[in-house]
Amino acid sequence: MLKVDIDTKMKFMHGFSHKTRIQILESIKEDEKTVSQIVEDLNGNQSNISQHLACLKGCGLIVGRQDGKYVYYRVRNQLVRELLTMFDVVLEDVQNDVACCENHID
Amino acid sequence: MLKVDIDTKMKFMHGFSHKTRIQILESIKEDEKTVSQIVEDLNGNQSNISQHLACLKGCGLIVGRQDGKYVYYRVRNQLVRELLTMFDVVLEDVQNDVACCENHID
DNA sequence: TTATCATATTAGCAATACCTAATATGTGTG
DNA sequence: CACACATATTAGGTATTGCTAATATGATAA
Repeated sequence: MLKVDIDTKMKFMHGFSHKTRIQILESIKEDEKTVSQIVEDLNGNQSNISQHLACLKGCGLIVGRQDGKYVYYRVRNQLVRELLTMFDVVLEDVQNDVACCENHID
Repeated sequence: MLKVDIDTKMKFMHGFSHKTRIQILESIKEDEKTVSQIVEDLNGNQSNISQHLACLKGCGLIVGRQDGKYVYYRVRNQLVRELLTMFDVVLEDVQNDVACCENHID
């Protein structure tokens, strides 16, 4: 099938389009973490991280659960996790590709 | 290994972060096309598409080759193609996930 | 060479996205 | 209840990105 409308897709992709958001995703790729753990992890500021978390949640990339006064976030599922891994695989390949097979002058 | 620096990664990811760029990638996913074919395909304007193509090239996602007075662009390689497919797979899954497993009120 | 067509580049404006600081909400604890 | 702590939201200024229109480059063909 693979029928997805382009705007939904863009919303989804938007999640990956900022350094801080990528770092958050990597930070919680394996285990869930509280907001404050993530803030500490990235040396970020609370408001800023919270906004990016809201963004990621809106994009469907992560989910949160409240536990007492903490909120734990994790990547939504295994497929998203695999996608994150795939970025690195493809990027590495692209880097090599460029390095090995092209003479460029600049 | 999978050692990629975060800024290079962001540059790479940036390629996917705009509707027009995604549409270009989908348009040339299977076969290479000239700039004017892409412009027509997307009903875009020449300058705008050309700028997005430059961006995608800079990100390492596409490559171009000149043939006479035409320039043909194509997706860099099979891995990038697979990544594009994977977006759709994951997004479909996320959509179902959200639709089936969450009751939300708004 | 001149004209024409395909593509790239530039400049300036318009729209988006981001960040910080302040404030609000919500949850547990004394 | 009052307080402290974790997180979310809002407002605003600032920076980044994207668009359009104009112009430049580069290639072919007459």
